[in-house]
Amino acid sequence: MTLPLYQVIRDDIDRRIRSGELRPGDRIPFEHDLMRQYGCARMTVNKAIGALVADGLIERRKKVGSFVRMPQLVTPIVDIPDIEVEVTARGEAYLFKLLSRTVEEGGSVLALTGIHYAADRPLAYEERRINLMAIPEAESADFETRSPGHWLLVTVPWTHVETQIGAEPAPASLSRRVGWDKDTACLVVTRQTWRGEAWVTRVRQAFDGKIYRVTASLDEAR
Amino acid sequence: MTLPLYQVIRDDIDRRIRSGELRPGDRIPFEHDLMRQYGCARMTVNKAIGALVADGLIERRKKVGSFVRMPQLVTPIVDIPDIEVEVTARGEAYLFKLLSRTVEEGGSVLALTGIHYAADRPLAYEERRINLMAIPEAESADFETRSPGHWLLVTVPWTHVETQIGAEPAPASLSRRVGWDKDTACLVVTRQTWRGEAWVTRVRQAFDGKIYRVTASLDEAR
DNA sequence: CCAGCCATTATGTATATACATTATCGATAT
DNA sequence: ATATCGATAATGTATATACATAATGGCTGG
Repeated sequence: MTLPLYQVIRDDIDRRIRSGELRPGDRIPFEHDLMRQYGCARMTVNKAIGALVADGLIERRKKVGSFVRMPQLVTPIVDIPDIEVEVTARGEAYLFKLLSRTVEEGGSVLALTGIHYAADRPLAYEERRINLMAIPEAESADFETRSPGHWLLVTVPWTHVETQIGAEPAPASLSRRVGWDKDTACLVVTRQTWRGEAWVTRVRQAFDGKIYRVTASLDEAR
Repeated sequence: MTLPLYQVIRDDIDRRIRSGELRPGDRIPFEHDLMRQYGCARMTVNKAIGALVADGLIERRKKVGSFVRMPQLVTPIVDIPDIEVEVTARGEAYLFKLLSRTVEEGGSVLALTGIHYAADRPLAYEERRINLMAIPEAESADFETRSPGHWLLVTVPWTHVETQIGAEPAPASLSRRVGWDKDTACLVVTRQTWRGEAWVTRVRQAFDGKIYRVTASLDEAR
């Protein structure tokens, strides 16, 4: 399984950057040099460096050369997959229980509340609103035991998401309802998604801070 | 400012995907067709589609064609910039107060604790460890009033980061020390960074959940 | 001495071409 | 009928080439 040459070149330079041999601001060899070094055409070198530029590792300036970019401010990529997917991936039984379902604002908004369970323990309380103007078929969907988030994810492609993550003490009413300790801290994830100009859904999920956390893993650049 | 042709093609297809005209799983026109449609060489079309593949919007299969990818599971990009940068960007006065500084494990680890202030209010309590084997110059750095996170960010390029975000009730000792309410929920960010094989720093920051949250904004793909 | 111009150089885009790779589909032989 | 094989069609990689663009640095004329 021999890698294509442009990949080899790309990876070589990538490695030299990550190892610290090439530091931010350093010039990488001219395309002409690389071309002779690897005994290939300039287009091949060009493609390799183009990939590094797309990955944010390198910056090019005409006539001047190509340089290792300064590292960005810390910008991890946080995976917040669908709760159902995440729970089942962990090998636990997933369950969603719908608490309430009302149609608001003259039939244009579907409002839902429910609880996500993992292995029979309440994991999160969810309040969701769905824009029926944009997603009319949501009105007839069955959310009794399937989470609306999962249904939306596989049904409606989104184009923009905004997320907030905060921490709040669990209100007493919620703690009582789901059987959490009195002084539980909730990880509160609020998310709104759009499809083009129209908002699709807005959701607020309060997780039990003791059993849920958001994780991220990132290799340089972005 | 006329865009290069491959960019135009790339953007056209991008737009057709985001508008919903081309939905996940749909085939996009064959390179041969696009080539005639735009009156250009196949390499140009190929480069345009290659860019879409790099952006995760399209998947190619030999002999079969190119298809719009299924939308990824929700994977927002969360900006967690340096606290100092974030606070000053908000136009507030930033201050770091070092609480303790010890050298541990036979001189190989520098352990620090301190508090970040925004506009004279305590924003976060920080516990940090720095690997002196990897970053010996940290031993002589002055962290009395500059946050070690900021110093590291501008001094030491990293290649890998892992972050966890959780929620915990503030321990009474901490609440007393920084003057938070008894039942404050903390947003706890734990982060470890590497430079190649060596770990650089490990930090645990407990933010006041009432005044700090992590936000994310993302356009499709990734 | 300095401003302005020009040659140089490195990247940026585009083309035409070639051959490799791989999945599909139909034809052929068993 | 079915397994095999080969033609075909689509993408994947690589080349040589050409001209465009932009910044640099040196040359030249005032």
